Amino acid sequence: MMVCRLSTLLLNVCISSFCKVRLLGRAEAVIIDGIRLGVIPDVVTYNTLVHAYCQFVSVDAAYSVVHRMKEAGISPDVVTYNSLISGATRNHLLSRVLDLFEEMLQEGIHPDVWSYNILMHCFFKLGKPDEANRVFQDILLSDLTPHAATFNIMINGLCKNGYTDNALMLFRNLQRHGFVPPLVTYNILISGLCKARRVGQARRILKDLGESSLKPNAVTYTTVMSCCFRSKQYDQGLEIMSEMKSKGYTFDGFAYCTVIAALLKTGRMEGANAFMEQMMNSGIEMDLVSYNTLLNKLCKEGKVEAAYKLLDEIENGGLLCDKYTHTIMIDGLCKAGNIAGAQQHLHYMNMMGFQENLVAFNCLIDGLGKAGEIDRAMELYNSMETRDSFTYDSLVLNLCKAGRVLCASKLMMKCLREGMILLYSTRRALLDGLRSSGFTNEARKLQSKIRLARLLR
DNA sequence: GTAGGGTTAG
Repeated sequence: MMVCRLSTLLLNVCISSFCKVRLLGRAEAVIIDGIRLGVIPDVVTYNTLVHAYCQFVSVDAAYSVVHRMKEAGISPDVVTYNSLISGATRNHLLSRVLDLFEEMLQEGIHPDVWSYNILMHCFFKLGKPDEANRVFQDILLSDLTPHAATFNIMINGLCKNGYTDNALMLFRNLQRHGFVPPLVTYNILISGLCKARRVGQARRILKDLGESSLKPNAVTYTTVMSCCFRSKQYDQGLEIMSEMKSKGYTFDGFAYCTVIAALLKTGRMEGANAFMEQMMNSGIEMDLVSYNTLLNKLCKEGKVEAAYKLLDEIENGGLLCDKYTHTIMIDGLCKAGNIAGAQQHLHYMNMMGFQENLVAFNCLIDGLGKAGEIDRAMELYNSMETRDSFTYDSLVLNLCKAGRVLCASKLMMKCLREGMILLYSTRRALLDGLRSSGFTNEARKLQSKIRLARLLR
């Protein structure tokens, strides 16, 4: 008996190792071989497999493992169902989550605090904060002991659903009741505040963190850096990067990609090259985001051929390109003056099943305008279902360059009515263009509309 | 078996 249990333990270690590196077929083969040798898989064996199928394949595939598990005479437990529910949550399958919950109850399996945590997370993910809150209250009123993750999911969900103040309040209340937040809680709150553009408060929490016994980690730093870059405070962001470096923090893929993207955006090519080299020499496994960043670097350097080559490598290497990959390519082709190539790529992207993408359209609008094809740019604009300030900025600026200042003025009026205010440089170019073409009245009218729009903001 | 950070356009 002892020998057999020990073997099952070994079997489970083996299954877990294969699952971690996504070799699910190998893991299944080991189970079959094990059975042949008299090693009996247990619930842990199957739960490991269920979790891996949820993570790497699909909930359906995981569910079929549950069938096989039952056939082998092993009953699923709460861990099995938590994995399935978590997988369904990750894939936004709300009705599936509720069905699985129901099925678990019918099987006589009692949900534990993790089941409820996942359910809360699911409701938040689907934009149902009230229902998530109800689950939270249920946990507090039940016999279950909330875990730190219960609070973290709650704080994170509140932030993501626009209830940043409630999240802060919960955090403070918990502290008052003796909850000592782990670093993750701080990171969640800092991230929520950053996303709500409340950088001052985020910094204050960072200060609190410094006064606690905890130390910020790479996640904390990347969150704050990324927030600075998003609000175009590049120097502040790079300062944080230097601090991170000087304090000896190891950069991971997230930190590298954040910094490289900012350097590329501000034309600091030398820095971008240096960081890219570091990242690629550091042994970090290149995932799709790091490949996209590398692709963007090649495009920004005008190396379109090399970009195409990399695209091939990515696709042949087993990674599935996403809308970022394609949009980066489309912009790169536009910037290189290859509008036909860009349009071809947009077509390819649609063929690959990607929905029409505003950023890609904006790249093409800008590319057409810069190539002097302003009429074609306008045609594309007219065919678009949604437009944003990037669309209008490109069009207005390129119409001005083509001397079509009245048309540009009409467009700017339109976006002012829609509550958008274009870049200062665009406004300047248009007002100057109107005046130098003798349309001083139009310029005056436009200027007062801009003032009004800024007041209303 | 849960929770936090990264990539695209003017």
